[in-house]
Amino acid sequence: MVIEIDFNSDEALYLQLRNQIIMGIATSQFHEGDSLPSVRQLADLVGINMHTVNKAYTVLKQEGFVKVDRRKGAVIAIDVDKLQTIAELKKELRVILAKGSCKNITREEMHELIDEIYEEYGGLE
Amino acid sequence: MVIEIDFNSDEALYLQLRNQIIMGIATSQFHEGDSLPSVRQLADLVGINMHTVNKAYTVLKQEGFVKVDRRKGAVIAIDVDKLQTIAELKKELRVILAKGSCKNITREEMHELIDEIYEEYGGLE
DNA sequence: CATTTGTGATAAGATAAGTATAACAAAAGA
DNA sequence: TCTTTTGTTATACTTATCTTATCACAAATG
Repeated sequence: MVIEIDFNSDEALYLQLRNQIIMGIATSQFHEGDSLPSVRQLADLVGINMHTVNKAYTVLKQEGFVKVDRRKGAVIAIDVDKLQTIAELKKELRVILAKGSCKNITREEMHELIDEIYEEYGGLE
Repeated sequence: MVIEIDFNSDEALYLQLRNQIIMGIATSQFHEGDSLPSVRQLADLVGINMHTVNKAYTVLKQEGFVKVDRRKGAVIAIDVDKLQTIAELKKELRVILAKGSCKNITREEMHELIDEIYEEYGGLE
């Protein structure tokens, strides 16, 4: 999977990594059990420091997307807690929907947006 | 409208303000033409510095939610650019939907979440 | 045995966030 | 006219976060 860093972005590097890896899992570019590159490899690959990659992995571990195995490094391992996930999503969506509502985005259009993105993600459910 | 700051949150104070005001507009607690409190008033009210409030207002202005009138202060004035808004929402939603997809949240459940939040917002379209 | 792994400690620089204080011109009210 | 309040700008300081750098260690690999 191609991971790219935008050094001009105002988003923190470790968050860019985290988001791209989460999207990589959602788009089936990473599968349960796959190993991510070692912190040193990925750091060299994208041209950033080892500890920044490690921070991204640590966040992913804490959020239940990977488990770190001494032998295999960071391994994709989804820890599903739907109730907690829904609570978190709801909080984030509230702000986004408010923003859309102010800008005259209707509920219908928001549903269409959701479907479009799910299409991008290969129509998975 | 009640604006409250969580000093224990890891979210920046000016972003908490911004988000609450946007949600306040979406829930019709603020209407087009309404004046927000002056930077000094709101700063005193919630117990933070004047410049932090000013930063929130500046962001809201740049994002097209308010216009700053020399006489009336920060006035709710929505600048609607649907195409740009949709593009922005899509980018933010991509990460959120990916997160949900990894955690087994289906497209249907995501639609339900959207509807629930729109219900919270008083069923507006 | 040498290499690579994740992890930890520590230090340093850079950037952002938040506060504090001061000042100014414009507008409003008395 | 005088005072107050307004948004705005400037400067300075502290604090926190982000990022890099270097070193080190035990565990696993080949």
